[in-house]
Amino acid sequence: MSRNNAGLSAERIIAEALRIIDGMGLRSLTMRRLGDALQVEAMAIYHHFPLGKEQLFGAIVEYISDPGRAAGEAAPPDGEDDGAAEEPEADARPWDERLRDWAHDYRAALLRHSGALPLMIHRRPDTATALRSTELHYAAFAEAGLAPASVPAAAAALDSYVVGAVVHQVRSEGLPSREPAAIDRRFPTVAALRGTGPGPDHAFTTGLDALLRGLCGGPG
Amino acid sequence: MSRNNAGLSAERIIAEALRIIDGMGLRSLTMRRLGDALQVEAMAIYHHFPLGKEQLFGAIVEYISDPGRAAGEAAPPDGEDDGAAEEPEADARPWDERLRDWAHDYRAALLRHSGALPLMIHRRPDTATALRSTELHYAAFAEAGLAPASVPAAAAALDSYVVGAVVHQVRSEGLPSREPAAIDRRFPTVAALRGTGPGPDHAFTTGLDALLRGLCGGPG
DNA sequence: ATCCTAGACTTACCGTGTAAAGCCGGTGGA
DNA sequence: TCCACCGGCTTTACACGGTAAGTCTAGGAT
Repeated sequence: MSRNNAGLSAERIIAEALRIIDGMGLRSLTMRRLGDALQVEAMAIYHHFPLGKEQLFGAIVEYISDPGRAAGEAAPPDGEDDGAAEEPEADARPWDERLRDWAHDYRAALLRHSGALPLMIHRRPDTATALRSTELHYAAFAEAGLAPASVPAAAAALDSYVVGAVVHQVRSEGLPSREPAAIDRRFPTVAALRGTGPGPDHAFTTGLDALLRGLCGGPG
Repeated sequence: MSRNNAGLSAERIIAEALRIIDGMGLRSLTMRRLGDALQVEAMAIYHHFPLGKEQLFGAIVEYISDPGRAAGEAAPPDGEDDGAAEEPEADARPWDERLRDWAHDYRAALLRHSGALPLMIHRRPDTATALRSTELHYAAFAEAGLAPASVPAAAAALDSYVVGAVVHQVRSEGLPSREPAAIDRRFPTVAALRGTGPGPDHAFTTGLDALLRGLCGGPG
């Protein structure tokens, strides 16, 4: 087992890549560094991702976007899978609760791996994982009473808001630029309200409520 | 003028870099290629951006985020600046019109240079340009009658939605992945509504209206 | 004429992605 | 028992990327 068969797998590679991205940033994710972390030569990774780094990036995006993974990520790997309990069986909770839960879970997953955000931008979400989310959105908005023609735009708005909120938060928490502009009398309203708002979590919920209210009409 | 003094300037470098990004993608923006496009050796760029590529990236982000630039970009450079007519002089249009115009302009700028989106994610928007936008938002939402404590979250939600909508559109228009999932009976609602929604422009406006309605109460 | 300096050019180095070929242990048939 | 084969990792090699360091040239100041 020393030379060949070092126990590599796509799962392990992706997990280790994410650890590097989260800890040192996307730029630091190098095939050689990843190989080192996996106790393997860099080229060994190409046996599991023959199309190279781009393919690995795609797998990372899909891994992050998988809501089932987010739940199992924190918990210790108990061992066996759940076997036959795979079918979604038509969630009975009210539509808005389903959407809110999805939004919070997705936001949490993106925030946990915010270093990988640039990877998502130019990849089309056409995997089964992504389509499951869209299906969930469409069904919920239809159930909310929206006209069929309005459903896709509503789902797009919801997804836009969640991703955008994460980007907004990550941007605001980034390193300050070399020459930040002073908040002086040029920006009176900003100066007056500076730091008075709620934290990002509460702000997210507020905006989400507003968007859902605006999309589905009525006060809630 | 043949060897030195090739007429290089930060402006010219940024514009050429954006042309490369828009045309060939961010990955293709290399110092050597940029130098070739500017008819200059790559290292000459370091005289205008001594801190290297990261600094150039920051300048590109600021360039894109500048709303004044977006207007002047399409029009030919007439020559002289407007001189004393610099003060914003308290736009008299209604608050929602100002916000809507800003949103459409910002969206257009981001879409035009969508290849540079990954650069924005981890850069704090603390330049004068960014603060001007925030000031505009805060003032408008205050004018709309929001309680001061609600204004920052509303502004954050608006910015989130616009950026997120651009990301959503760019993602959906990206190259399909190698193994796209089929839209079969697993996704009945998606299959039924597939392609029935409005185009991205109209969907954006719809979502924006909904968000503003939800944020500021009332039907409009 | 001489020197200074800003800006551009040249060289060189190391880090990166990855193609291509090698190596090694296990496996299944003869 | 032997041997061909193959999956999985290693080795070697190359071209390209960012950029540090040094050099050159033109134009202005002395």
